[in-house]
Amino acid sequence: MTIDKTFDPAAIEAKWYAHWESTGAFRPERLNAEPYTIVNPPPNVTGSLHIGHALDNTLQDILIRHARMQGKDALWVVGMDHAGIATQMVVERQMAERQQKRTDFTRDEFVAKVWEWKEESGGAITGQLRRLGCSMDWENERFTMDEGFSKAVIKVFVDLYNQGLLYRDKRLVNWDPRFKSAISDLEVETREVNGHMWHFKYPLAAGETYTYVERDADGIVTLEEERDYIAIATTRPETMLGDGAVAVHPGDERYKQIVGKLCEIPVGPKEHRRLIPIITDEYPDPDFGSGAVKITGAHDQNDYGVAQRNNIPMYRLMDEVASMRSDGVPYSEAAAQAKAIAAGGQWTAADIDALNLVPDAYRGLDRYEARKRVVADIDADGLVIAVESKTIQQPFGDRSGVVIEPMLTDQWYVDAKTLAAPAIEAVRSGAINVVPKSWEKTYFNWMENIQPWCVSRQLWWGHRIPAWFDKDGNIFVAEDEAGAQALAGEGVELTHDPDVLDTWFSSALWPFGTLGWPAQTSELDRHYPNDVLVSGFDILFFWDARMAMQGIHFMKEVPWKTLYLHGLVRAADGSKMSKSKGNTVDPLGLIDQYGADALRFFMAAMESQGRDIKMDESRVAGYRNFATKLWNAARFAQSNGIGGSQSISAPKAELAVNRWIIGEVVETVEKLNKAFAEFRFDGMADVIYHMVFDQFCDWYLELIKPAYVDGEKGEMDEESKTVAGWVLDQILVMLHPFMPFITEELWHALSDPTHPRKYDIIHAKWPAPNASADRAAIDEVSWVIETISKTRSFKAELNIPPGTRLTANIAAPQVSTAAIIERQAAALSRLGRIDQFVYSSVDTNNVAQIVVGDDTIVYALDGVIDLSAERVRINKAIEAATKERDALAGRLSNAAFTEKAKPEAVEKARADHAEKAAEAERLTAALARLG
RNA sequence: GGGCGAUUAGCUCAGUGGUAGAGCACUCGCUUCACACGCGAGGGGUCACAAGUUCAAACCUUGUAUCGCCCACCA
Repeated sequence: MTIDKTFDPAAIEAKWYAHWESTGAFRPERLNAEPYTIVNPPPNVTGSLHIGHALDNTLQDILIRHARMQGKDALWVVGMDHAGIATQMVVERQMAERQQKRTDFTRDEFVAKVWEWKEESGGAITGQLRRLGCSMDWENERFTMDEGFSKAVIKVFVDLYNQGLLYRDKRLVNWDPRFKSAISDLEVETREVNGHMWHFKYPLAAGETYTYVERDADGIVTLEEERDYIAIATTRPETMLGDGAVAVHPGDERYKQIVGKLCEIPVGPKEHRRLIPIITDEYPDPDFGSGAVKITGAHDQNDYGVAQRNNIPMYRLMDEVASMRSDGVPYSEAAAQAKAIAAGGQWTAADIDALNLVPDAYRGLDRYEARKRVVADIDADGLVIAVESKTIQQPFGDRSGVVIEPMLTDQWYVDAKTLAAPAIEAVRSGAINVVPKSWEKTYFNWMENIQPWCVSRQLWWGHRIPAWFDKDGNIFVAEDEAGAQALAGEGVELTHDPDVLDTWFSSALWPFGTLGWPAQTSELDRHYPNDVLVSGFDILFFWDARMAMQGIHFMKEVPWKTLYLHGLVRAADGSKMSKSKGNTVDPLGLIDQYGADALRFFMAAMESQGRDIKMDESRVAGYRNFATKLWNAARFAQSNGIGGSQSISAPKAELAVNRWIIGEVVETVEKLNKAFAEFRFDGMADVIYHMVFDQFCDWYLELIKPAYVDGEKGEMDEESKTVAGWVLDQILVMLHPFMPFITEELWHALSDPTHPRKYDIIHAKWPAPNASADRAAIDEVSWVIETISKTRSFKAELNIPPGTRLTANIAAPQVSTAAIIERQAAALSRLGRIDQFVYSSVDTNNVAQIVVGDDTIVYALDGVIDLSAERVRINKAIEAATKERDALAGRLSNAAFTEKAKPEAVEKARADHAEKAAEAERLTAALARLG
């Protein structure tokens, strides 16, 4: 098959992908081979391929194709994530377009609609991953909500519950008022926003007063006055309605006199205002604000802790959309009940929760509207001390973008601390190898301070929590309702917990749930632990850490031996890509424009030690050019009768140029293997790029190019054809993990028609040349390259047309040089335009001279030469050589260096010095010869 | 407040102790029969700053500055 003149990626990509997939190439039967496993981070079923996926999946595909070529039983597990909140959002948004909402349907109807959506519109990304060339095992594609996987999820829940590692608790959770659901700590992002801090007076009960004294650091009194109030600062006045106490630091002298007394919350109808105690707690910082803090246990994380420690009631003020509550008895009655409780009555958390302490006038108001009203009312009473403008740290839902409200609710929690301990140990002991290692510290820091993980979500789309309640609130956890009924006893009426599980709870099981667990399948046996997990560091806590915890807990073994973390792909200006900013780059557009191979190579070349990657389209274009270069090299090979090689071992070779290029292949394989062992993707790309461009195309192909004799193209020698064919094959194989499409195309195009390829390159064997570098060949080719380069160089600098043919004179050549010249005459003539070498001096000083190794080559020029330019040129070279010579001499004359430096370093310095000195000498002689 | 990372050529980035590198961009030359998405030849950097360790520092130590990210309960 003749290779087309132009390289058109689109023309070959679809063809080869379809071929691989239809022939089962991604998962060859290799039951006796060493297993190699990667599980793909399941993309959201709603997702489409973004640039981050392109990076993540390219890296994995490089690893899996490499492993496959090493003959391993390479399995790349693929599937999709049901993505609870994200998917429910998408479907609800579509409903909204038709003036429908979720609650127009029953839960079952809604869930059925989501499934319908999933079947029709979900999973667009799988086609896009194929376009990128990813060689996943599509035959066994999984979904986090498919039957088998769901079974694993339920079992994990039940087991953790029975082991006491999962429990139901009423705590302050991050409540997302838009989704009307709890979310985990990780799903909250703190942003700095402009806000205010209000300073209010909380009047002391019954008009009491005290002497307020403030002192500076030296104890000098700076303020002394009678006060009938305690000053409180808050950024959230609307939560005052739920205050249970005012706290001061136990060592705060200013308030000692009034600790234990009562003060009044200055909001609401005056006749019903509540009194709250002034207590002490370590939490308040005497140096901040007034040093006194109002305690609203139900709406603030810090206050929650104080309230718990001091048994202060926590009054919930808001409803599920974070508006002020409007349920319950009228405020007057509620306030009376609260007063009774405060006076020492018996109360339970449920009693408190039922109590709505929002004054009637504020009921049903949005929290921010309520804030305005509260502030206005306090102001009207003259109790505002000051209003400060201030940037405050505010929690936002990472998906909803709305302000999170801490709320006291019943949720399910995983005892993450217990599960984290062995996961920490696994990294510490090296059972999990974190690459780059610098991420270990971040991992440890988070894991060591891990908090209980809230796993219940008040959504409809997801794994329904396998818990049932009787009417007294007793909990029965079992894999199904019958099991729960059995636990509860016959005839007990049960209600199924309406909540679903956090999406990450299920995806944490991905490394073993996809392999058939809880069944003990052979797949599970072979492919767990996985070999590598490739993930962006942005999901280190969300996903990676949780996989480590769940994997070790349920499988008694780490989920993967290596955790490779890569960075983010950023926009060209370094900013984060986001749809809202409109600065995203579509990987599919890049594939259309430059080809998947070019995009993949770009990703590999830019991936270095987990650093972020700045998008640079010109580099993608550069790697498209690289692919074109390879394409044309293959065309050249084909036109010279160079076909596919049938050999893994390097062919025998006599010619120096062939022995040299075989050595280059050997070296490239070694460097590539090292880079793979170290997960240095940029290193891999660099090595193969230079092998193809510099060694193979720029020199080797040029050196073996047949000469034209009388206008007729000469025939290439057989040895070079054989070697070139073998080298090109090794290049294609080594490049295949990075550029799968073009290499597969060329692999077949280059096959010898009489001996077609026995297999696709995707199954070719990774190079093992069984050869070594050849010193003599390297020296010979290096001499040729240097001579040609320097000859071209002086022509360019002296403005001599590059095509000018010259005779080279060497007065007294080294014996080895003469031999090289004799063998390489054709190459020197064609590439260096050197007609002949004459071993004598020239009788003119109208010359250009170059120094190559121990020889000075003199070119006599027919008056065309600008001697002053040649002097400048040689002087520059002398300067460079003497500078280096002198630097080395300086070092060598330093006794401290020769005595203390490593012997190899001294030896090398001596050798380099001798060489530079000789070169300087020769150049100086050359300059003198110009007269 | 704690932690991590970055600072090297115009741009994007490699380089962890022994004479500063790549790609792109730039300059000059080339219709050399694989390739102008090309070929050849060049220019361009006191490696953020300061001090220290060392025979020797872009690289190790300490500090400073600037930028970025993550974590954290100052109302």
